[in-house]
Amino acid sequence: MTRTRTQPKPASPPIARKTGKSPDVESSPDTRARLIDAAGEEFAEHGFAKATVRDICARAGANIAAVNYHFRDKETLYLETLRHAHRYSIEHYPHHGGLKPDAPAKDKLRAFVRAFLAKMLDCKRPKWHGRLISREMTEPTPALTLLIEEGVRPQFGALCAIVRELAPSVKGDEMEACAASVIGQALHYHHCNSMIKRLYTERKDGFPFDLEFLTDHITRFSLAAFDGLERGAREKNKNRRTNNS
Amino acid sequence: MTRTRTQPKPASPPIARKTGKSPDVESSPDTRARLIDAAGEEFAEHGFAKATVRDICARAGANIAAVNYHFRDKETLYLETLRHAHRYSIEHYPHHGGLKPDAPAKDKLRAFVRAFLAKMLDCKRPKWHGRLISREMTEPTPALTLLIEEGVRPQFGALCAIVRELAPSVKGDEMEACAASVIGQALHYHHCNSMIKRLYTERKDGFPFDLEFLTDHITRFSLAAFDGLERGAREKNKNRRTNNS
DNA sequence: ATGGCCGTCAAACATCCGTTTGAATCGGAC
DNA sequence: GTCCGATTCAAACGGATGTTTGACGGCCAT
Repeated sequence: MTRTRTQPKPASPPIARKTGKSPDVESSPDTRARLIDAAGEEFAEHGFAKATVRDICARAGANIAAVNYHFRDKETLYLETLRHAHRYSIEHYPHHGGLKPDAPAKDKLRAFVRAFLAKMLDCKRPKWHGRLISREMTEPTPALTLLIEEGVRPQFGALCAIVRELAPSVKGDEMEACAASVIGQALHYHHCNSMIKRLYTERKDGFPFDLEFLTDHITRFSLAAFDGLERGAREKNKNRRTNNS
Repeated sequence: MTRTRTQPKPASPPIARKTGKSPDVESSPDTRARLIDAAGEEFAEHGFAKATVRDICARAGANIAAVNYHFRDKETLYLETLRHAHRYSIEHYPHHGGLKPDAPAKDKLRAFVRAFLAKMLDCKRPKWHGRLISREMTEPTPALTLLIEEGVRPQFGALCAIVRELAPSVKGDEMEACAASVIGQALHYHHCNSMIKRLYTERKDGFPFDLEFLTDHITRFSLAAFDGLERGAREKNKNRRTNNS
């Protein structure tokens, strides 16, 4: 039980930060960054439980002990990787999609849907970000709180604002359910990706759903729904007025 | 390497069936059934990888070796458990919901949505069925094929038929995307259950989304969308005709 | 040059988990 | 009663995995 490392307590392992030299950069940017990258791919592909530290280190070209040196343990590495993916996500895919706040609500909805789908489906540089985040939704770990408060809640709020513009007569729980309907449509292609692909394996023309097609469909479907809901509310109002008078 | 069991080959382990006495009933109905039940809860709660044979046996009140005796191994137990849940599911929640084939399409849609939600959310007897099946969608195992061919594909086909009735002008990939939109809305509350609940923790009145509310909302939202899509198609047709003539 | 860190490495450790084993137990057939 | 197959059991095996260890080498300030 003799400890030779710098830390006196097992509760505060190395983690190697702030060497005193580079003030703003974390130590060993090389290995540490490569580990996060490799961990992201492994975690996204196999999930937290089945991803092994050995594979992660092998992919990163690092020693097995690297994970426990740079991060405390596998779980901390996971949390840090998730944080990284999440930061990247909210930086590169703003929900307004570059639109001004006074843009037409329809355009804002389309931009939101596109950004949401892109975040999940688009296989840009770090293609594991989406899978990692959605995995956290399906089987939450303690890291879920971070995602919700910083990512989900603001985005959901923004979508609710758009919904209020498009269907002002819908209020309360119904309004939030409408927002959930939009998100649900988009997430479906992410969660059930493997199943949907399997459903279409026999088709000669392959998988027909790309980012453009899906953005188009979901926007049109949702706009049609909002339109119909508003129309229904107007008619109900009319009926009530004629009945009352 | 001496084998004392009944089977000469490791490829065909005991599995204890057809004792010769009870022709239609599998042997050891007690332990075997209890194992499937316990396995269902464990697999649903922790997933295939993290669920342990030891915990399953403990929950079933059986010996550790019971799994390898009654089923070949952990994976076969999983497959058998999934099969059980799946059979129960298609038996107890027919997608037509008891409606006749000539019922109005709107009613059929509502029945479909209700059955779909109930299958996933309703906490009837075996509350782990839904979680198990949806887990298979998110991270498929080789057992996925069974679910798709026997469960998903027929249901999806039935929904497509309803969509064709409600929005006859929508065809091809668009039509299937519409069906996916309906399913996506329903599945959302299942996949993101933990996240949605967390989003609502601060609310004084608790989680507002029960089976009735969700059935109502999703049906209304989707019907409004189909209505709007049809209306849009009619207008486009009208425009084309006036432009052409 | 030297000493003290920091990062890396191979090897081992400790634990957990799926599976196997061989004996013990039970129940019915003869 | 005896035998035989089915079932259960405690114990152990073998492998994988997260983690720790102690040494080695490079780098910089002294």
